[in-house]
Amino acid sequence: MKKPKVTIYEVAGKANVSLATVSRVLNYPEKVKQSTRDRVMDVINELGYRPNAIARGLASRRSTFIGIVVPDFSRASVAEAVNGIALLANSYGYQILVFPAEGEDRSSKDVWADVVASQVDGVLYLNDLVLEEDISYMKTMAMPIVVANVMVDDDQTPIPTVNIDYEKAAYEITQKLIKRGRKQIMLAQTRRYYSMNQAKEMGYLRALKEASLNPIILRTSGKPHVNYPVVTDFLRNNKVDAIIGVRDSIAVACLNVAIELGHNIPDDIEVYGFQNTRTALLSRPQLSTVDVPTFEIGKQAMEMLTVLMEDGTLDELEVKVPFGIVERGTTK
Amino acid sequence: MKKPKVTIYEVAGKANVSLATVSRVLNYPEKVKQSTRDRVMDVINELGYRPNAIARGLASRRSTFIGIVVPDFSRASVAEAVNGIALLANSYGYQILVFPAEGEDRSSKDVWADVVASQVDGVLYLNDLVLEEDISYMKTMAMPIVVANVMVDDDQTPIPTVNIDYEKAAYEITQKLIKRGRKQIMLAQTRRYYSMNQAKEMGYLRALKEASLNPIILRTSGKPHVNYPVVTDFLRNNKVDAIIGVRDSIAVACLNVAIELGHNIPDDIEVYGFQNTRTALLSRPQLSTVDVPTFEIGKQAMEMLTVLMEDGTLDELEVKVPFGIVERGTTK
DNA sequence: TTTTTTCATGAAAATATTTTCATTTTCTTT
DNA sequence: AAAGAAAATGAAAATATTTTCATGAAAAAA
Repeated sequence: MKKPKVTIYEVAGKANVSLATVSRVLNYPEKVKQSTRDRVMDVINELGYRPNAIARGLASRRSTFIGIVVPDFSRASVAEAVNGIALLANSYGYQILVFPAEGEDRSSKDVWADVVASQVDGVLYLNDLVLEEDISYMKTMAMPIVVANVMVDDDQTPIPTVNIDYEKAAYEITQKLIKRGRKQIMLAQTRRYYSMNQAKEMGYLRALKEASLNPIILRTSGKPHVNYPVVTDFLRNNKVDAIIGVRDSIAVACLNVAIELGHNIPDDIEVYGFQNTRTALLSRPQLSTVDVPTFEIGKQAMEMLTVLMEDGTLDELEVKVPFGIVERGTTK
Repeated sequence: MKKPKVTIYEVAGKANVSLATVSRVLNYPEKVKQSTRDRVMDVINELGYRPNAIARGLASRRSTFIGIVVPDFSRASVAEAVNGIALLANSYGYQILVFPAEGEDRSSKDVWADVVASQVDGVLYLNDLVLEEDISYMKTMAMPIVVANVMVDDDQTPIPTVNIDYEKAAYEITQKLIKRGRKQIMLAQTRRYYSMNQAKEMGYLRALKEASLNPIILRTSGKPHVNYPVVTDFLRNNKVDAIIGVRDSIAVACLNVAIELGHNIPDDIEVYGFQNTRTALLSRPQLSTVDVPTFEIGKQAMEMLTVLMEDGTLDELEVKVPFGIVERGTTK
């Protein structure tokens, strides 16, 4: 049952080489003669030796850990991105350490202090809610950081980011609606300040302004049970012929309410969401939405972090991944 | 910009004590005199010293890392559990290391080898698909392991688990349907073998048998786009007056198809799902479902792991968290 | 006061690797 | 065959802590 851990000493002993050679076989195989390399590898396999990641981290001053700062795994955008990150991290030989973003009893300061103490080689920041405080910490850290799926406004000290152009996406769907003759286009926005949702609002406003239409913005929570009554009330008192939800879940909530109120979708009201989650496929009719390749964003972010950790520098500081617009049953 | 890392040496130097004392202040504060303790703490705060987690791990042979073996973060059940785990892990001073479960190019063997190498103090296994291979690895590991939200059939060598009684939950909702006069109760089951879904099927069958009714089981994929045609076809050719989906998403897919085919919900057909995810709240009508407290399960699992790591033993090897049944618009 | 016990602290070892530097071996070139 | 260069290897240092063991100081008991 109890497996005594096999160390590099035993491998070295059994293979009749020094510690250094075993280490080299694992880290710089080209530096050791074929025959010794084979001999050592045989012993490694025979003994099932795996270098102790912690000792390795200490000695090399590279932990091969990367940290991900995450607010909430149940967010679809976060979950998929983490999948992408995990996939790549693994193939590059990095392990992922999770840092729950600040919350009730944890300040930004605590989070970043933990990050520093853990000796990670780099950090991926996935918090959709960008805090000024976090940004200023990131700037002072002597550590590679990539921000994924978040907009960082500040232009003075650019931080590497990867996301889609939310402003443009919102602009495009709004424009589509306008071209199809929609005049009362409502934006169902979150009450809390999320940088991406702000960007969506900018795009929406830009398109409306170009067409000289008035904005109709409803600020509400993301939670369905508080959403329904608010939306019902709003839709009763406002004439609307199109709805854009800043998230699929919000769009679907609006869709449901609209149908309950007797509106015909998509004839009376067209609806667009954002993200293309499973939610969009399970609504009736199925939701048209902006397809955000979250998995891809995660992969890209990890890719960037890798080069940052290895080379220390990056050509392109702000990567925009292409988005799609998928038309389903809620648009014409 | 570049912050030179402050080490225990500097703290010791500045506070005029030995390394050992600094270490003690942090780890066994009661063992050092109040006055020195204060002096050292002052220096620690002043310098912003944080012990290097890696060196600490090496020296103490306790990494304060725990590993979570996870197949896919975008599963609602997994994501919520991870939230629960993160919350507790943090307050107990453990850091979470992520191990993507085996997939395309990674065998179980690789995964567990990584786990061993990383020197984690314990492991949480969240893979809904239980592999025989994984179970046998878990049994040979000299490491605390807790399995969350998964049923492990094997009774010989019990592995600590926490979940809900899926068999009972399925039994109860089936029985409810029967009591309301439903005779043709269909189970929408996954094609792939998941131990929890198997348990649900057992409960469903038990209730039917007691009432001398015949089972109607549809095996399909979890993916909406392959689901819809299959379910449509099935519902056209089979008379059904109730549907139980082993997941909310499957239940909602069935619900949508049934309505498209002109059935009245819940009069003609009642529908139950499993999990109580956001999906259940966003269907129209809202889905009745078994409420699985996934967050709670994650917390419990972490709790168990903690005592296992600290004491090495556990009173209760199999913890069952209570579930709920929430009745919404798809049942009478 | 002296002796014993407890408390507080420091010196040094231990943790499992990688890395540097020096040495030995092998290969090329003449 | 000798000299020089290149390749392969080992010894020892370095990494930042914790932990063990010994010692001195303070407190308690005699």
